[in-house]
Amino acid sequence: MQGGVMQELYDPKPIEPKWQQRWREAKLFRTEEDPSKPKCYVLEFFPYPSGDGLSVGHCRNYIPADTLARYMRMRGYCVLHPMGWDAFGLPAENEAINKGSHPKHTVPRYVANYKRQMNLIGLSYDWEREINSSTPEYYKWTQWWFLQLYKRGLAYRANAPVNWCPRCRTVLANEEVEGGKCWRCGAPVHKRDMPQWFFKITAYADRLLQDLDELDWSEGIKQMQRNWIGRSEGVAFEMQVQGRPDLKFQVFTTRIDTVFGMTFAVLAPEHPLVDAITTPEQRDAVNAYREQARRLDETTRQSTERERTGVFTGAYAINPVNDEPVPIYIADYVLMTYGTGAIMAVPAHDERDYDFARKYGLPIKVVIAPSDANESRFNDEGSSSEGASVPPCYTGDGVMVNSGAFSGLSNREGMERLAEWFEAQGIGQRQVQYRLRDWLISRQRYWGAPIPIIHCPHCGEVPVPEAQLPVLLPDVEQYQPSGTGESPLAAIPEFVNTTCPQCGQPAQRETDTMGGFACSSWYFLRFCDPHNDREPFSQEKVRYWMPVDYYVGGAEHAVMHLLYARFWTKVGYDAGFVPVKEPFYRLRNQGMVLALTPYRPPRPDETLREGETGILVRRDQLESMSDAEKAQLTWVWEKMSKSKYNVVTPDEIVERYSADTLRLYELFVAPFDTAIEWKEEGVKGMYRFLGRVWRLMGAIRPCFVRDWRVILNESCQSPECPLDESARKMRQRTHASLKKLHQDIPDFKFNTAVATLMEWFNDLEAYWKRVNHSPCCADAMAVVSEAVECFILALSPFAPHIADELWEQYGFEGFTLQQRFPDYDEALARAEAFELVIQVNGKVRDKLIVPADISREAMERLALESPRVQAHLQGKPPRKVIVVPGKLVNVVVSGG
RNA sequence: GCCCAGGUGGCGGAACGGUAGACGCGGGGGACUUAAAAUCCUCUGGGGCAACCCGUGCGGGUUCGAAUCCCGCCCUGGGCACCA
Repeated sequence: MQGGVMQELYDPKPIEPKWQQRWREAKLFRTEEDPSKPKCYVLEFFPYPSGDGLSVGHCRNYIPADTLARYMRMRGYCVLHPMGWDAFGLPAENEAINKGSHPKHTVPRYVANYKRQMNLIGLSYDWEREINSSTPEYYKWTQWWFLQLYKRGLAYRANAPVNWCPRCRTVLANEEVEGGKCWRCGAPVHKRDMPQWFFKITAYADRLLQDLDELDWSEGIKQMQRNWIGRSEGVAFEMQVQGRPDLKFQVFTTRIDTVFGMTFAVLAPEHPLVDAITTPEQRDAVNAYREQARRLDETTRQSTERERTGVFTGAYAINPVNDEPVPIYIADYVLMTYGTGAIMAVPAHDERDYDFARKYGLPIKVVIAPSDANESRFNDEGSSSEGASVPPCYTGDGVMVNSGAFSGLSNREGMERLAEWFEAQGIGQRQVQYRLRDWLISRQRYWGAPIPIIHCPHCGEVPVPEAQLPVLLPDVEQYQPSGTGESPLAAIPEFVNTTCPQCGQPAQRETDTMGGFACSSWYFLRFCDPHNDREPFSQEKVRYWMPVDYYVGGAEHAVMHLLYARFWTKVGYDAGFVPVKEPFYRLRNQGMVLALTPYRPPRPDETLREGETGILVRRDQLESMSDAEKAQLTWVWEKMSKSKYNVVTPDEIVERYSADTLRLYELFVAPFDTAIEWKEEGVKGMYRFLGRVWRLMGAIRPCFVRDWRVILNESCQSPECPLDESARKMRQRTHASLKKLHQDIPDFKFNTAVATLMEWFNDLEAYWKRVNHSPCCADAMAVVSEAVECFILALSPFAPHIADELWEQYGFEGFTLQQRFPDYDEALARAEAFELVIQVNGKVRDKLIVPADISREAMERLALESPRVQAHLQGKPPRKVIVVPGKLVNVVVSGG
């Protein structure tokens, strides 16, 4: 660099807090509806505030969303980018219990810390719109939503077997049970019969499934929702119990084409008909089996590894297609909660029935023969199975055999014909079944929105009138779950005892609260109008802002929050108070951040459970270890979490480098949706880049010309003073880079966007070094100035602190966020020349720089003239020449 | 078992069916420095003096041309899992 100009070092320490304070003072991120501008709603999943604070893993979500929000604002959009707290529910309450402190104390403390960290990394939230789902101002309207659902018959109370977590001492929704275990604490979940509140999400199953097609979400998440909803088409038909004209039951099957192969029927152990049909000889065995099934916890019962078991009831049912009697069994592989709780068993064409039939020696009757295409597979399996007399299980398509009048049909056609037959006979009908079950919303826990219902001895269930909302959560010190199956609220007479809004007589309040997912099912609507105390949100405002344009978060909510929120939105749409059918038009899932986690071998007195790599080592334990002990450790990449002692906080990275460094690094390190392994080496590279930016901008500053636009316009138009080639090339790099940024940012390709900034910067630095030595040429300085001004603005969404600081040092007013993100000129972005690639038989043999507007003929001629090509042709004439304009020429030679 | 993503240098990753390895990390060499750090310059897929040859998990195919498209496998990550 030239002498005279002091080489200032990039020192972010004073810069970043200064700009964060100025942004705050100027209320820079405040958003107001502006009908004259297009809107853009950028939203991240609102977090539940945890005492652990944010890790660099959480930032993987917030930083890209913030970069996008800032970019859209600079593009002239009216941008809504809010943040709030999912503060009600199990996570917050369990954590408070563990810390021995009331959630009303812990939540505000954790919130303050989250907010501090978010501001520390320069996130552009409009804090005037901050919401907290545990405040009465918010949950009043969650309760209002409950009443809207109730009014429409979509909220009901029913006695049902529900998932009970013995550790959290509450019931859980199906979506909250992961592999038979509680999603929060991992304790095995038991079934328990209790009266509970449900939302009738099954009424929306079809629409929730169908409307997925319209959404710009990843195929994976959509598929997970489809699987969860689990639609299947089939036939439900009646089976008569032999010798008992008064007794019949319904079965559901998706394979009615196999009905002639039925050799037994199975009822779920809980099926109501079991008592009535069981014969006296079988009663003891049946009762014993039912007792055993009842006691099994979900995890064991659902394990596919477990051997199939069941018991004969002594009764027979009549197969309606051929009037043959088949024995009726009970078995726990048939679930009471799906379909009709009863099945026809066709061992020849269903693997579960097959296993069962083999175990209990039941007949296996083949009724589908594989068609020619599948025959070999059928034969292979047949010969490889142990007994030649036992047919294999074949579940594919084929031709119907041994099926009476239906024999000879393809099974697909047979399905249709048999469905018609059952319908014509009046003993069956086509039916659609869903795996999805109603959403269990009540929790026997303190930290949630009380369900706004009053139980009156005279009037029954009475909703709390809207005017009496909110039903306040009483402020008590004893909030721990009781374990009796009753909410802690039941122990508070002042809360429970009230008067019936209908008859005025003494009555009791419902003491269950709503699960946390109720709050998060509508918060994106509240952000549109967060402080409205007359209604949940004004129609005008939600019409302006909804739907969310970019919804950004982890994939872990694929079937919980994302399904519930879609359901509530549709209910609101049907009721006329939500203007959209779908809340989140675009969904983007960020990749996880993994960190190395140390495990040590177990000591003699310790044992490892199956699948464990070793004993987790805490940070303090790691520090006190000897080198020999350390050498024994196994390091595993795992998701960053406090419980693994592997968390890296944004605070430490900001302290050692800067917020802008952290932002750029997380954007650059990998594609947005790819999981990353956190390593600190790369962070240094980003810090180095910002240092180079700082120094170059400092060096150029004295030569910066503000009216570069005027100079460039004149130069480009007057033929006597055209820009030289390197200057034209520099301009082209500037405009092409801007073009690339405009493509990459809305497409969430932040890694290549940052790479573009770096390449552009490298070119600018090289150009500057070239022109800086010659006497200051006005044209060159104008080209440099254009690049500099555009670069600072383009850097702003990524690294806003340094961008604002440079902007000010260059003498500009205001904040970069208020400037327009530089547009590019299509003509200037086009290169004047390109490298023509010349291939022979698809292999590169030569490269030539040629003008961009070269003709196809000239390209071909140049290629054939190339000495390298001629060497490969060896005098033979080319068989064919492929010309790709702007790219390459491929000379095809025969015999090569 | 089923459904989704993915497999590219020492590493993270680039690449509308058209130059494989952009950008960065790490590493080698050099400059500056008493020295170190920082910074700057330079080289960096493998083989070969070179012309060239070989290289995107494996095996086939389509094409003038395949990391990219098609078929069949293998492996890794994530999700679901007795749903009749």
